[in-house]
Amino acid sequence: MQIGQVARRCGVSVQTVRLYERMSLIETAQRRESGYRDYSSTVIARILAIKQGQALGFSLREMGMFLQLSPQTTDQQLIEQFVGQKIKQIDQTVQQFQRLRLALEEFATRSADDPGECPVIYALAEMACVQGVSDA
Amino acid sequence: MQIGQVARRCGVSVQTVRLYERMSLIETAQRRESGYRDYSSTVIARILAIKQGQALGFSLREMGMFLQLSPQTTDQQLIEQFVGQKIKQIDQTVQQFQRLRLALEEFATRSADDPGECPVIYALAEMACVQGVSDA
DNA sequence: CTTGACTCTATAGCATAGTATAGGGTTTAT
DNA sequence: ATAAACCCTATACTATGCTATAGAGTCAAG
Repeated sequence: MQIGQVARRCGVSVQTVRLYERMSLIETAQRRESGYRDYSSTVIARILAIKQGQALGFSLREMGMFLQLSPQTTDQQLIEQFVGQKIKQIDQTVQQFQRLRLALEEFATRSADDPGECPVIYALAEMACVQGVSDA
Repeated sequence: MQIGQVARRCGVSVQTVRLYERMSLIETAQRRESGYRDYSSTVIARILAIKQGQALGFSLREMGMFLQLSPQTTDQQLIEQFVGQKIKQIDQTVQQFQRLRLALEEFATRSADDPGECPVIYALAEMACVQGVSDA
């Protein structure tokens, strides 16, 4: 596949694909004699995965680490550790989103005369405190 | 409160506090005769809320919109619309995290001889497809 | 055999969210 | 009255993740 096809199929620009290749997030494409890149179709899922990971808040660097993991090449213990850590993070994040959700609902259902504290700010600030910022 | 105190209490730098003020994310501080900023203590929760919101993937711009909302100053319908939209987003994001979580567990528990596709990449790529990228 | 759509490299620029520095004034404690 | 610790503005720099442009070569269709 040419780079343009890859890009279109993934909904990204060709520059982005080249960038990802330079950053070793995707395979180094084969080259034709002309110098044109020639990608295998597996690159599609990888790029989609990267974009989705980004949408969930992972950086490209993190996605790179994610995608490097493979049961074929990586020590099982290391994988379990990494995955365990990520799962813990995910659970925490999900909890935080759910608390935010609650606060938003509370906010929406309250009347304009209610003079109380904004539950959204309060909920978010509280989360931050729980995370350990508090008052150093 | 002086800016340094605010910064320490929030775990951010004084520059960050000044930046947030310039960006109207927090109140414009009162000034002493010396020119020193003098913040009210409510700014703390606001900054913590901003940092937490960022940790959940909201940009400063988004947090600004969030924090501008107030039942005192905003049309109830508009609030319900905004909040409803945010809640929908949250639910979607939470679902995506949970799918990723599943894929990670699957990945961790499988053996090095298993030659199958990586469920993590697969799960993430699939999410991206569901979101509508597919093959434009 | 040329036109249009593609590709290549290299470089520069953009937005976001800061951090660092220069060059100065203020406050507090000794 | 001077040092330490704080504050001020303004400017410049950083990292991340793109996007744009220049200047060139490649390829397929008519």
